[in-house]
Amino acid sequence: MNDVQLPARRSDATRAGILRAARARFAGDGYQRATIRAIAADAGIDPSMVMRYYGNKAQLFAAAVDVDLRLPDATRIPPDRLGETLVAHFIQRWEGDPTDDALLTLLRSAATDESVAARLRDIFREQVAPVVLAVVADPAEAALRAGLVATQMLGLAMCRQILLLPPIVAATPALLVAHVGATVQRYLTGPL
Amino acid sequence: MNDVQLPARRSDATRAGILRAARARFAGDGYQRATIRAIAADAGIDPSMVMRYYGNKAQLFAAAVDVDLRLPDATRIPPDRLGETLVAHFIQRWEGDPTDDALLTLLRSAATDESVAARLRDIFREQVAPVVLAVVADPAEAALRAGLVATQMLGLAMCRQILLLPPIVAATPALLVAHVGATVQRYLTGPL
DNA sequence: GTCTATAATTCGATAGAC
DNA sequence: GTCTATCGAATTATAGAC
Repeated sequence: MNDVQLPARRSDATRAGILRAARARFAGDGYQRATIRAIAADAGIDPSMVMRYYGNKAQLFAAAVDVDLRLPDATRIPPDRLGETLVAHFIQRWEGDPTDDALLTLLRSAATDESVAARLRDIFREQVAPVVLAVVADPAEAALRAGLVATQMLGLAMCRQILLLPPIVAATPALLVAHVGATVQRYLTGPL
Repeated sequence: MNDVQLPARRSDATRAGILRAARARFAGDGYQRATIRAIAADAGIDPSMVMRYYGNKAQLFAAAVDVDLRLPDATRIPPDRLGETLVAHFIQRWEGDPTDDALLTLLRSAATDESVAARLRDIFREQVAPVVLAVVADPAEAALRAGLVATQMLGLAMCRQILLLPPIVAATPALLVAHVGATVQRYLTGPL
């Protein structure tokens, strides 16, 4: 019995199971259509347990999407390869397990929930903008460049992972990295 | 029964009022959060009237978003100005009255309603792809180019009109036409 | 810790009076 | 043609037994 030192309690397993089910449901159905009942059923427990552990639906969502884009340090990438590197990073990220990528989950729900949209704006400000600021000195200019990059990257995620637009779904990652990467590169280092 | 002979009935005004209210609600709240009750209240009539005129919520939504992008004839635009022309077209379209632009309404609901996403794919296939096919002979190549254009244009719409990303909201239309237009131009006529 | 039971809302849709 | 009244279903959330 090592419950004292490493409290691997049954409650921890339940808690983790709820979170895993919640991530999958929120990713597939969005915030509103995902129900506490369905999440509980997936986790094999009672709906009231979800409330017990996470308080309410909003707090469960917040716990399910703790987003860390894990963006690379831009100063350690050859300046002329920033675009393709970033695009490859994002694609590789969500291509693995789309139901576990918080960015896709947020994107799916942001269109109909203002609080989620606000969260996405925060992530942009705290994680994306700083990376661009590392290679573009002027803050105002960096913000615009980062914003342009966001339009292209979020549009790619929408078309490939959410709208499932046939020609974009069919495209290979390498092809997307080449073409979209060139766009991102220009937004980052091209003329303004 | 006879819509041609008696065009100015009271019912027509009611019907139009419902549709106007529905467009605004669906545009602002998305399909799920927009309620029949709220639409009826906005139109100043009883909720049951909405059902009487449009059958159910899904049919009302379908009637509210009959999308005609009214894209220009690509063959009548100077080939090297296709990008900026298309971007300017879209911005001007939704900048006027965002609550009346069906494309934005569809985009807001597509992330959480598969039927709406399917509708958006149809619009892409029927209205966007043909325009590109007019300037790119090969069908497969045209589909890919059109898809890339879609990633950029829908991403721009998302960031500027739905997510309200600060640097993109603050950007002038002219600036967006210049930078995003250059991207679209490359997707249409650049090397593959 | 886990579940039963249920409260309190909200929504789409229907029936029928006038 | 318009409205009143209401049904039936689904949801979040709570109270409390075991």
